[in-house]
Amino acid sequence: MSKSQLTLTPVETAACCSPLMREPISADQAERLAPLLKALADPVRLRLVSIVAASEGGEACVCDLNDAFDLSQPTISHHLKVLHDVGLLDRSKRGVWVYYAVRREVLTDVATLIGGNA
Amino acid sequence: MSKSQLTLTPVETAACCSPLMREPISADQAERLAPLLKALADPVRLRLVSIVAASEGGEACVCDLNDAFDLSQPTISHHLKVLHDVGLLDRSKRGVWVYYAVRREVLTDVATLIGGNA
DNA sequence: CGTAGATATTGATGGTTGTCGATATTCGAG
DNA sequence: CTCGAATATCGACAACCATCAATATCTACG
Repeated sequence: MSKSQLTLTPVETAACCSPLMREPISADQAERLAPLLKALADPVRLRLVSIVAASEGGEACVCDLNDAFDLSQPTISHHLKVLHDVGLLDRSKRGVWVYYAVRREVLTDVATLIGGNA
Repeated sequence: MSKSQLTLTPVETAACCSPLMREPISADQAERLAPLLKALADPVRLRLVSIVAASEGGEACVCDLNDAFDLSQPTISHHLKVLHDVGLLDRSKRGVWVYYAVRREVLTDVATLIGGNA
């Protein structure tokens, strides 16, 4: 099951609609979900997540990510930090290189909360 | 099917994972998806969407929404406009009152793109 | 018509964010 | 140990955003 902190109860995941559509979410839940959406709500970060998720082995080296964009290296590093800080990306250093991997459960939890399986 | 502009192809919707996780999304697709996520990436707007979606008849009067928050009326009006401009909320005026309704297809499309049915 | 209530718009303000160049850090190679 | 390459951090700046008070707009009702 999910390891994220969005607290999907069994009742919620089994219901017909997403929690968000079934009953008003609490202010607390909104405060917890919003930062994740904020982290995703940027074209560059969306593509970063997508590139990493679609990579062989589910992870990608920062060196490759830098080449995929027409942005400075610090900017990419910044976006990766935002995604990492919010728990969407795992980070692992191997030698001089850093690899990021998408935490799929977090992503699917967000999706389920927003409009899941409806 | 969906009437939103996110262009989910049949291939994508039928696949095992969300498009975002299966292959790198295009810059164009990212630019189209990001504004929707941005609109949702605010605690107040998340609750607004949730309250409206969970209301009887799938719509809610602005007068009720104002009471649900500890914010000024213009602020609520602003958030509703953001959600409406991005196509997440439908707006219908009936007499002096204005009712907003959630466009569920848009919401579920976003969810499917992000991490749908995985 | 004119007034009252519901909603939207405007203008201002403090806070946040995306981006960059410069610099720091970290690590393997020699 | 030193050098070079990979990544992160810092400081700055312009653009954007959430919020409010004040005001405008719209509509039903006398």
